[in-house]
Formats: sequence, C-alpha cells, structure tokens
Amino acid sequence: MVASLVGDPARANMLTALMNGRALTASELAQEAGITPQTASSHLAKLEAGGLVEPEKQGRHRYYRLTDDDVAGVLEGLAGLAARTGHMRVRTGPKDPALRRARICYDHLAGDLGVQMLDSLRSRNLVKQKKQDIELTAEGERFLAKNLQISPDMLSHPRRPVCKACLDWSERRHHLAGTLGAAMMQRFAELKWAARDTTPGSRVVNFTRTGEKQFAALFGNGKD
Amino acid sequence: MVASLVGDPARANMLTALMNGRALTASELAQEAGITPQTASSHLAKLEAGGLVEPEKQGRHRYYRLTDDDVAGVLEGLAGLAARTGHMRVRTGPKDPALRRARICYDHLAGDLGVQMLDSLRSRNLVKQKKQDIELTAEGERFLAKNLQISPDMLSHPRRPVCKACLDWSERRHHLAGTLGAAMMQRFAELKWAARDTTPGSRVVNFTRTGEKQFAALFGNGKD
DNA sequence: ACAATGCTTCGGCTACCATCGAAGCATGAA
DNA sequence: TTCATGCTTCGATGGTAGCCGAAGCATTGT
Repeated sequence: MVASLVGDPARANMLTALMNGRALTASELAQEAGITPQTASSHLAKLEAGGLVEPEKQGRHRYYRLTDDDVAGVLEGLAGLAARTGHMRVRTGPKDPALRRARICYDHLAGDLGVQMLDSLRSRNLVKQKKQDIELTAEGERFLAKNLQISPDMLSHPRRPVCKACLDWSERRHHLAGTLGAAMMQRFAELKWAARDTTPGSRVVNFTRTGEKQFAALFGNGKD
Repeated sequence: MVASLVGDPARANMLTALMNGRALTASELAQEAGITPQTASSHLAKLEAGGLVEPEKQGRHRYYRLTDDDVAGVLEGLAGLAARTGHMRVRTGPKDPALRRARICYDHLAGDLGVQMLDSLRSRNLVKQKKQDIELTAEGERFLAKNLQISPDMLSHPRRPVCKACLDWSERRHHLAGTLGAAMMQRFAELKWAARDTTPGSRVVNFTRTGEKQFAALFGNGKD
C-alpha cells in the first residue's frame, strides 16, 4: 500500500523535503529525516519500489526526486487533509550567494540562471525533454541561429551528446549540458554577457549589466 | 499524520468500503476489514480524530461516512498511485430486489427511490441540507403546492420536524423523513402512484406504471 | 423491568518494522 | 595502487501499534 509508505514519519520527512521539485542525495535526506544513512537507504529503497521516488546517479552521489507531479499532487492532498486537523511543515533552502546564482559546471552554465534557461527552453518547445534525454527541436534550431548565431553543425561531436540534462547542485533541478550547453556558455562569454570569476579556483560566473538584460530577454521568467 | 491512518490495512479496507459515498455501521466495517468489533472501534475512533470519517448515530447503530469529497479525492489519488505499481480493490453491494427499490421507513419513502427523491430536491435547491438538518426553501414550497398539492400549514407539528435526513438502510445515504416525508408518501398513495405491499409485515412499496412515470418526471435522475 | 443488540473501554499479548552498528561495494581522488 | 567518501546489505534490538477476550454502557424491543 502506498499510504503506509507515506505514513512513516521518517519517510514523510523525506518526501516533504522533496516537495519543491528538487533532488536530494541519500545522505541529505537522511539528515532531513534525522536518521542514519543505513536507515535512510532502507526507506529510500521502499519508496523507490513503491514508485514514489526515482533515483539518479551522479558521481558517487545518488540523487532522489519525486517520480512525477502526480505523486506531488497526492502528497499535497494529504498535507491539505492534515492541515485541517492542525499540523504543518516548513522547508528551508541551502545558502551561498553568488555561487547559487550562476556558476560553471564543467563547461556550461549552472545555478539559478542555468536552471532558468533550461526551463525557458523547455516551456517554449525549443527542446523536448523526457527524463534525462533532451532533444533540440526545429524551432529550437531557428531560435539558436537567430539569437545566438549557433548552427547545428557547430554542435556535432563524435562522443558527446548535443543536449544532456545535468543535475544542478544548488537548485537540485536540471540544467542544460552537452555540446549545446557548452556552446551557449561560450557564446555568452564571447558576447561579453558573462565571464568566469577571476579569483582562482572559483566557479562563479559574473554577468555584466547588459548581459543580465540580454539573458533575461531571452530566457527570463519575469521574476527578476 | 493522515497517511499513517490510511496506511494500516484494516483502516484502508474500511475507507475503501466507504468510497462509494454510502455510510456503513461500525460492525459492518469491522466485517469488511476482517477484524473484531473492538478493534474496529479503535480504528474508527482514530479515523474520526483524523477527520477522515464522521459518525452519525441512528438508533443503536453508528453509521460512518467519509467526511467530504476532499477525503474521497485524496483516497482516489492514493489508489491511483497504487495502481501504477500493481494493486487494486473491488467493492460489491448488498442484495435484496424490491425492498431496495422502494419501501416504507416508518411512514415515509425509503430505498433507491427515496434517496433519489432527496437527491433531486437537493440538487434543484428545493431543500437546503447541512449535515442532518434539512430546510424547505421558498422554491420548494411552490414546487410542493404546484405538483403535489401540499401546503406548508399541513406540515407543522408540535414535536416532529418538517424535514429530517434519515439514513437509508440499503442505500446508506439520506432520504427524506419528517412530516414532509410522511406527507409526500401519503400523497403518493392517494394519487395511486404507489401502495404498500399487501403481504403482511412487508415493507415493500409497489409503484404503479403511471406512478413510476410521474415520480420519474418529478424526481428522475435520467437513469431509469 | 428484563433481555438483546450494537458499540466502546480496558488489559495483556504478539508481531511487525524502524533503527542502528558493523561490514561490504562502488566511485572518485591522490 | 591506496585512501576517502557515499551508499548499501546484514543482523540484532527494541518500541510501537494492531489485535482480541472480557467487561461495561447505551439503545431498543418485549
């Protein structure tokens, strides 16, 4: 039964921690629930078997997210029922100022702006995403050629895919990797929209004033 | 937590038994769940404390129903999630042919047609119902005068309410009792729409062909 | 008044499952 | 390679909650 999975306090804490759509590692979820990693591992295996969460391997970490919006919806419904008799929960977020805003992930843009960019591309059907796989659409190709002077032949590579969903460290949602992600980041630098921070070892990406505006015009969500 | 309530198998069986909107007695729910009445009583107390079910006393029975559609909705959502990984449930209904269709409850109409009648009155705002209390509206008074020649002064009684929700034995939903319920049943008899079965002790109410049509014209739901 | 039915409360038993320590794999870093 | 980190599996423990028998109220019927 699904409800018994949600019924356990430790598992419920994990699920509510995942409710914002981000993905969390197993150990982070353990800390959220206030239990040891072993116990968390057992719980996560059950949640996965019940189809409530899905894992995604990234290096030696294992990120978990809610399988889809249906799960989140049911969880919200349960929370709604619980609220009527008097219960609640809150959720915080991680810290770190500029690094969360924009940074380099290998060679492409990550952080808030990186996630925002992929969101924008997806919502306008410039790319199609199912699970981890992302494809560039015909409209997407036209958009790139017109606005960033990026042509499809610049993106082909014998081993690396054009598009790839990469799990964002701070946002815990996907941003765009692959040759396209790298090409776009490179183009941002060429256009003087953004540049990597000069302090050695830093992964922060600083946007210029005009770069900020141009980026928002192309990929803005109206929040900034 | 609400989910832990639904998580227990015994309670889950009870809740799914209530999913069709009907009300069941505590002992029937116990049988549904395959547990003894004592255990069921404990479970029902918890479900009530959690706001998932509401009791309604009727004689020495205690009927339980889901509190509202929100609860049913969340339960459906959970069932939907469970179905994706491979589970299901079924529900049957009680038996008994003519008695379930229409019968006398004290002095008013009960059974499928009785429930159907109250449903019709409610959906057309001829009566207003909140919980157990039912009130006749102004439109309702006009409707009764026009179609059944029943005037409000015929209904006043020193001790008995005009309208009352009575829990239907077979349908497990409310039908109309009170002086109005009695007056309507009496009118049906006077109009030769229906009559109590002649076999002694029987509570069956037999509708005539024309009575059936007239009744359906006034209170039909399009199903017959 | 008495009995019968329906439901609840109380007390003790049992079984399940969450929990953690210790050890075992896998991946990435030095 | 060797070490460190992240996660999983195994085994043992303990607390919690479901469960029922017996007894206690409440309501109805005779």
